[in-house]
Amino acid sequence: MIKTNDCGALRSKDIGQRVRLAGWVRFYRDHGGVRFYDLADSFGSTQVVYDPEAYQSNVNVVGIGQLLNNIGREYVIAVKGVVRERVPGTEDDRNPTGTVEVLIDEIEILNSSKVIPFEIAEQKNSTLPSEDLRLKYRYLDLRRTEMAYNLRFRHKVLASARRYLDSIGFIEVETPTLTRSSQEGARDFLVPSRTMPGTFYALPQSPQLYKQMLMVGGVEKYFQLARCYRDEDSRSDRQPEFTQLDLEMSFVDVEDIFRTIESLYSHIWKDVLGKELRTPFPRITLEDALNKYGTDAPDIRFGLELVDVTDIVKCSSYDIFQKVLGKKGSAVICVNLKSTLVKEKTLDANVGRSEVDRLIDWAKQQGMGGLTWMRMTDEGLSSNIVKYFGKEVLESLERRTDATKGDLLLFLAGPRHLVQKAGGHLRMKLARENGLLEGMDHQFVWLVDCPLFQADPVTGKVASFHHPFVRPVEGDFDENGELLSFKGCSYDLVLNGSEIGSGSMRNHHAEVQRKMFRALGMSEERMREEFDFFLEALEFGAPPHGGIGMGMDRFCSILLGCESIRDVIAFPKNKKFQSLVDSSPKKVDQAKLDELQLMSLVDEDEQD
RNA sequence: GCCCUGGUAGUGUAGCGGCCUAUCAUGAAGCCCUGUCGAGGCUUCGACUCGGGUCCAAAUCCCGACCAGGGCGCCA
Repeated sequence: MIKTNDCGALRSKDIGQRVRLAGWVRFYRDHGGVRFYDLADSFGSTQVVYDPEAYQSNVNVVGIGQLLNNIGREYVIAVKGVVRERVPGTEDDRNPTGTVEVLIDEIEILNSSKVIPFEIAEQKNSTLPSEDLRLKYRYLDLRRTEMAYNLRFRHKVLASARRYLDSIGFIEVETPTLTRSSQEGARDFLVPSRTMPGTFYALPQSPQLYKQMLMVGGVEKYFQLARCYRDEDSRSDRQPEFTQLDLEMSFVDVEDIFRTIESLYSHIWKDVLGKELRTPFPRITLEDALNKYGTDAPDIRFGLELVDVTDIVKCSSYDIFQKVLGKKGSAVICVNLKSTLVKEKTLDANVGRSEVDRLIDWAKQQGMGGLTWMRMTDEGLSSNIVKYFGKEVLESLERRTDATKGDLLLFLAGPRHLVQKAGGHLRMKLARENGLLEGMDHQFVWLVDCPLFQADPVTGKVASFHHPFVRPVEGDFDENGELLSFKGCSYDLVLNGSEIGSGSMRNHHAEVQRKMFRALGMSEERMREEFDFFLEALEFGAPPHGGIGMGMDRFCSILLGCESIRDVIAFPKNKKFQSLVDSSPKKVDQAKLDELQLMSLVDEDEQD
């Protein structure tokens, strides 16, 4: 090793030792005579000193000084020297190595560095450069303390998961990344085949069918840190390629899977955060989640629950509500922003109007017609529109929403699913703006009791709620019955309002699986074409099985409080799915296309 | 496909019709400095994304492109 210690390692107990350190020159301070260098690696930084008056006669003082004259920030150097105590009063208590320093008596410049395009070192008032610059020079971005920490954190989470799953008998099995395309699900990334021109592999959206076939193969307890690929537009928590902790078990029921997962996260909690995690996780039905939180991924750490007041306000003469409620499937929901939750108290109905106006603008941006409000006062509910509401209606509202003095009631009206969705966003917005999430512990919740099918809102066609492999709650279903009424044995794992996992018990009877496909409107021909191999696998004694896939990028970014999952991925892609560090995707030589017998339809002039 | 926000020295920003030959910080280059730690001091360098338009006058207003981010749709 070029170094005897890491740059974050030395302490007072090491004083007198002769050490060799290597790292990057992060800062240096030249006082004309004595010079200080902060030598950093991802473990920390140590002050190394050039102090001409302190050297013994056998040290090449001039030579070291000349080498040091040539180094700049982020030069890679190795130094040898003796660890010594700092001059009393000059210790740096912000740095764990701050009581000591190394007096350089030998130095080697291992590499130079160009002038860096942005600040790597944490500095007061320094803000991050634009995302694309960070991504272009990702290797420099990764040198930053925060990113280095994130990568290590992620490693610890994954290592902990691996250790635990191994300890309870799971085995890690890799499945192919060159797979078959299927019409279901997200858009595929396609890979042309050279040996069979005109045919394509797809990159896996998840190892779903492979892991089920592993169960048929008797693996019984499988897991994998599986890279998944979906060619759908990105979000701050969505990348075209992402990592799932994928897991499947045989001879189990839902409770076994829940226990396994809860136990898994308990171990991760202990290993990585050093804390106990409360289990079992609470469960909430999809219906409750939508009604109370307006989303299938509820953040249940705070109240501000949505209250359905459709039946009450029906009896008002408020024109806007009447118009909305005239349409089928409409609803009026209310969020009570309790005065006790608000940081700056505005108990007077006339105060805080600009605040309400801001919320109204926001609601319009969300696609709502607007937002109606009332403030609870000593004289009851008050606002510009209470005159349209009878006394009894107002009193019912007070009771239903539990309104007490100073509370602000916010109403959204429109089609139920839109109102719920907007209400869910409103709830999160109010929580964020009033600091309700600050200092909160993390909270898992299982989302359960989901339907097997759902109707496409546009075409009305029946589609899977999760995917076609979900086992019906009863194990079977009547394909001539009311499809939308059946429940599936599926569940989502939600953490702090983000879906971080989704799984189910699977159909292990081929006949039920066939029925499932038929119910989804799949022809016998296509079933054969796309799933014959899989259906046949189920026919060779498939055991009952189920599992889950959990997004590790999201999980780590939530624990670390990152704005985006890009901050826990070493080389993420930008919003357009470009990798800025290596400029992919790129055009390829015509010869490569010829070999694959492919032709581009893109006009050459339109490409760069 | 759509909506929103932004684009000013290498980096982060201020300016938002004339006070702009564009602010401040950081950086880079050079000099000074023997206990700093985002060292300090002095000097120098370096920018209005592009194309139209309005106007006596545009970094600033308008239109359009391009780039980036957030969101909707999409994500079985």
